[in-house]
Amino acid sequence: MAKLLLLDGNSLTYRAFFALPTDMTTVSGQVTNAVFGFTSMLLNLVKDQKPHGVIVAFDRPEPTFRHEMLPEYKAQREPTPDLLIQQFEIVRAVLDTLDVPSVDVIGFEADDVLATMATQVADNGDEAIIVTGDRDIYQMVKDPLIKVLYNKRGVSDYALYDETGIAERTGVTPQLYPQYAALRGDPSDNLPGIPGVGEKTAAKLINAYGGLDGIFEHVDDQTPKLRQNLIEFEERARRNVDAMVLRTDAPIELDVTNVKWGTVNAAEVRQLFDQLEFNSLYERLRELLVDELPSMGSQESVLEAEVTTADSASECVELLTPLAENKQPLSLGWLADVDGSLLALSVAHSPETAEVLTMERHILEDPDVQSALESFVTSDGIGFDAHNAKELTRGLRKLGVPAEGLRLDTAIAAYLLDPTDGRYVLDDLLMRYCRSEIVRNDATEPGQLDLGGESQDALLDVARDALIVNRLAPVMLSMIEERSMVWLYEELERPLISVLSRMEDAGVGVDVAELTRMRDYLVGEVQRLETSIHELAGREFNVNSTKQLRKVLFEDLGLTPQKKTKTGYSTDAASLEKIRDQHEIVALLLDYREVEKLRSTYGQGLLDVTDDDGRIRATFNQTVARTGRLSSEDPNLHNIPVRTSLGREFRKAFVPRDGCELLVADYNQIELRVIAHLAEDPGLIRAFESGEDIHNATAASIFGIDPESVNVEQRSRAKMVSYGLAYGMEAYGLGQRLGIETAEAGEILNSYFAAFPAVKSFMDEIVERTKEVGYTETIFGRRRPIPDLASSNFRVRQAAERQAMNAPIQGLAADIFKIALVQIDRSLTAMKAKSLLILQVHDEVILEVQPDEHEEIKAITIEKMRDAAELRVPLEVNIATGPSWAQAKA
DNA sequence: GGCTTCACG
DNA sequence: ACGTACGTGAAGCCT
Repeated sequence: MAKLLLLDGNSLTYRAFFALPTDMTTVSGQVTNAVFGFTSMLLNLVKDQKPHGVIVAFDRPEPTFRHEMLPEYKAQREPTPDLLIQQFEIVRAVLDTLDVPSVDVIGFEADDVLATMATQVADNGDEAIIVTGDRDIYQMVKDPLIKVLYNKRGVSDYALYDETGIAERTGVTPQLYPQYAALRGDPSDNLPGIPGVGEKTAAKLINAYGGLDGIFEHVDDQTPKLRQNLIEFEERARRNVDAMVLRTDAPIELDVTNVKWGTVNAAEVRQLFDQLEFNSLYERLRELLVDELPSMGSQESVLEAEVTTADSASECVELLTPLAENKQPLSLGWLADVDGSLLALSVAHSPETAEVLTMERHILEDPDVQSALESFVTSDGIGFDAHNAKELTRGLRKLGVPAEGLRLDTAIAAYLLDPTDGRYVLDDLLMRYCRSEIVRNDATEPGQLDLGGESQDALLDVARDALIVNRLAPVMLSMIEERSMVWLYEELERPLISVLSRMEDAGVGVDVAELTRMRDYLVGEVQRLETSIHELAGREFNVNSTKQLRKVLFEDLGLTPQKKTKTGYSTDAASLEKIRDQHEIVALLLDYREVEKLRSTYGQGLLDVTDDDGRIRATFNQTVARTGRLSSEDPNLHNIPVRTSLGREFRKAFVPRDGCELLVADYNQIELRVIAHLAEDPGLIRAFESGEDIHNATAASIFGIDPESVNVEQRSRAKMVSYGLAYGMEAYGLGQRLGIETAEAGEILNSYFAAFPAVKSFMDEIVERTKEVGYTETIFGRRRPIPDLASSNFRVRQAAERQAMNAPIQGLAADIFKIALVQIDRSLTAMKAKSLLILQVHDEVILEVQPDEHEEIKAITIEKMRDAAELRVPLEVNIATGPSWAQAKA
């Protein structure tokens, strides 16, 4: 007896789509989660069931069919997401190459086709196993040769039902299932049943009276309420049965008795799986079809012995000089010490050939080596490509080699192509963008090398990096071009690399004595507060432990918990603030938290990372923030305190070098201005053009009063609304932050949108547009994929919608600021200024200026920031100078 | 390494 | 009924 697997293509693909994340994409950007999930299910099923044949059925509804009979049928269903629709075609392509027939019939849904085929299989005396996530199919199990593998959820959770299984699962026999479902309704089909009748009642009625006819003959036996509902909705139930009973007369052309699994065209399979980047699935398929498919093996190549090393100055020169004649940008790999000094450079000039230059002192200092390098890496050189060029640039600068001739930084390119990835490792990029890998051949002898303990393996890796960069470069460059990101890369991100590298080198000065004094003061305060807290608690405990604190507050002292976290009641500042009056200890805790934060993160933290020359050198990351912003680490100079007076003290410790002063410039309300520009809201634009206080003007519009009569409260509320807006805030969140009722907050939001209607429609449209294309885009072409917009999880989807609203705003503000930074740097270079850019904090830039350059630089900074972009509203810049960061912020 | 908290724009 | 503002990084606790 043969065994056939009959799959519901629609149902399973649908399930796969919602079970797997939509950030599963190929290099080309095609989302493949549903295809992957479906294919994975198919392979699992074949492996487990070992069928003789597999057939997949798909819907092919005729617009005028059931919908006319039953207008409400499936009418209210969420529209199928575009990202899923695209994938049906690919699922069919996969089935084609696997030689699995796909069947659809005009005017029939997949379950009708399945029912028809299952009947034919059973009539032929064979076994049919129907796989679906649609319960309608239960009725087919009335035939002992037909079974249902019901996909409960996800891609791997199945239940196999035979006739008894269905009875156990539903309480009725398969024959009676349509009538049972007609009573109960089917939420997944949007098919309402009889009100008040759920699974239990439906099964009870069906079994008691043998079907609808019996039930409606005996309505008088029921409770009054049920009787009433049965009478009122009898017609609906009877219509439901018509919709539920599957047809077994679909005109199917395929001969179901003659379908065989397991013959494939190996080349086609390999090509398609390769294109879809289904490496693991290919391997799983190969296990099932050992004789049919060759190993995918790989386009892996072995790192050949062509890796030669140059460990003398003359060898380095000999190696580099002829390469300069090719006039081809050089692909560089590099290895640096922990302190950033270069230990080895590798150069690749073809996808297969690389050489390693070791960087011993005498080589580095050799003028011939330097000039040979300079013919590539300087601004008028031939050019070079590298991964993480900021660090390489700093290493070369340490050698006295100005490396301004960068063409492609593969890390930055990868970030622009997909800023949500977050992992930009060369091997991964090679796999992702070139579908290949370079493995190290252990037999390869890199030559006799001894480099201060650097292993030969490490040197081989440096050579490998250069090769990978060489292979990635053409692919990534063309993708940047394809996506119209050439300007963004060449005029914005690439020049920024060098700017940041010099800012990192420069560092920012700190007054170590002042910082130490503050740290010591804070240590004392922390101890004082800790002692008082212990006294009030009646025992000693670790105040820094939320777990222990929770116990003290909510168990020992019996204070009122405000909200929960994953692990218990929250003790965050907002919660403590609400119970401040309940116990003396609460105020002390709030003070303790503030002081301890300042002590650990800023007092001790900043001292720990201050270099011997009294400067702090952070790392500015250009490939981390998904919106296009920069980030700062070791230390984070983006969150130096400013909001409390005690915290603000730290800014006094940020000082210029002797004889200089700090110049601080920041954008005034850049995100709000960006909103005004993007939304083209006339009211908001007018408010900015008028030049008056924007929060005051906004408050006047929201509350419908004169700008002169706006009070402090109204202004601060308007400010909160304006900022919340950029984050997709809702009434609840606004209420929380303003300390008012959600309803009242809702009214304020409504007034805002009434006053600035274009802002509302902009927010709505951006979400819609993002849903269609799958990513947001700034006017400079920076993209951010938001795959979660297609999530079936309400909460996840809502969060994604807020991201979609925020990303274009934060992203454009970031673009504008980066442009300004690059422009300011260009002007400094052009005037050969001795003053330096040293810090940036999202919308603020800090320079260390020489007194004689002061005026010119001030003018340049204002001009470049103001003119960085031309928006529908003016860009305003605040600027000030002083002997410390604190004093330059007047 | 996850969780909580909190610093900034 | 649920959960509730975007984007970061660091410290400290705890498993």
